[in-house]
Amino acid sequence: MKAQRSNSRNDALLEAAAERFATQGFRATSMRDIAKAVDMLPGSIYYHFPSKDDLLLAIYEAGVEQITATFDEAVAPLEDPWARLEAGMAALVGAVTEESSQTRVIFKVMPDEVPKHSRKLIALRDKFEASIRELVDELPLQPWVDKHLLRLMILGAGNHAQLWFSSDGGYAADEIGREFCRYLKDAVSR
Amino acid sequence: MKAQRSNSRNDALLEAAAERFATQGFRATSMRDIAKAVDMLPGSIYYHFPSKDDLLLAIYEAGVEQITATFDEAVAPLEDPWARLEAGMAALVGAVTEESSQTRVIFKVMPDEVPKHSRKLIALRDKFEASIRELVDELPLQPWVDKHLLRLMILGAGNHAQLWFSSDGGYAADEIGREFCRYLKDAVSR
DNA sequence: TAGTAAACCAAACATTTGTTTGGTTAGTCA
DNA sequence: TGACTAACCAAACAAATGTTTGGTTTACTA
Repeated sequence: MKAQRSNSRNDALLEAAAERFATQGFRATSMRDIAKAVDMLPGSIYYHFPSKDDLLLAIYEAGVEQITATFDEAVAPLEDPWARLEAGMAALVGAVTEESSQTRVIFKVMPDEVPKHSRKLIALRDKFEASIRELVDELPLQPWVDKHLLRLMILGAGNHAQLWFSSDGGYAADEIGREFCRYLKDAVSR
Repeated sequence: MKAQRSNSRNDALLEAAAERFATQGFRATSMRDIAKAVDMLPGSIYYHFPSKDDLLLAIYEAGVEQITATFDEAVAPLEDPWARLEAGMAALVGAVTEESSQTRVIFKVMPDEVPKHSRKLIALRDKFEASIRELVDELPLQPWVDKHLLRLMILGAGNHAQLWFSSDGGYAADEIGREFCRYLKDAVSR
């Protein structure tokens, strides 16, 4: 079918662009780099996407959708608040380090790098971060703990894994997220 | 004196470049931006620095020197391991968010953005991160705690503050670092 | 006062960048 | 078969980039 062929090339473009955005960054990746990766000429990309910025936006949207799906799938079946957070953090670190390159882009490319879509990109990030916020809000915490700050702490720790994680470093990605929670639980839990 | 006048312009250049590298990023800042900030023509910068990459390297070196100084000053007078880590983390978050723009550059611009000097930049970062490593190694921890992972966790949480910290957000920069330690202490401490 | 060197200007250069335009190919459908 | 369209090519364009080159100003010195 026509639509299928088209989508196959379209997805290949998204995948190739995401892979490079996630590793080299947005600005450091040129349209010529992406074109070469899918064996195309630079101008041909503009048949599929109106601009480089819109290409990133498409990747962001696909990435958020995917990460939200795996996140919900991991958290939904659990009841205990701390178990839910552990599962959520495991999914987060997984998305930051491994998984598809489309999810990694979200944590690598910051919204203000693309002024044209910065608001939309921020909205997409917020949509996901709200999921973690809910998990933290569910936790039974000591009265002196600031939920807001605690959320930012674990979120930062998870995001940072992107810079040092290596698949042969002794830990699997999801183990790291769980371990982070263990380092907090007995101190802040009520 | 000649040398003083020279240094004054030189420092102004470093400061203006650092301010922009720290806020907009390295690639997003052009030599023309920097030149305009110090009321100079783009080419004139090359009288003071041989290249844009070398400009960043100079900022990195100055930044590491400064952050190391304030870090040591805060930690040195303390004895208790946890108090030392709290003071160190307070200094870290301070350097990441406030303080001089030269220290912020270190946490904003990643070494791999400047291939020409990536090794040197990494070495400079490591030099500072080793300070935090020592503090974590001093801690009396539960046997099940991985010091390596704990260090990466608090380092990530601190670095991440760069993205959300605002001076009117209820917390001072150094309070954030201390609070992070509180959220860990009673769980991992022995 | 003539000379010297630091500090900068003015203008260009080469390259890379995202993007546009007009043409070409291959498959589809009536 | 012949029109039609999706998908791409080939080539260029305009703008921005880091950088270079040769000249000019300014201040100090011998």
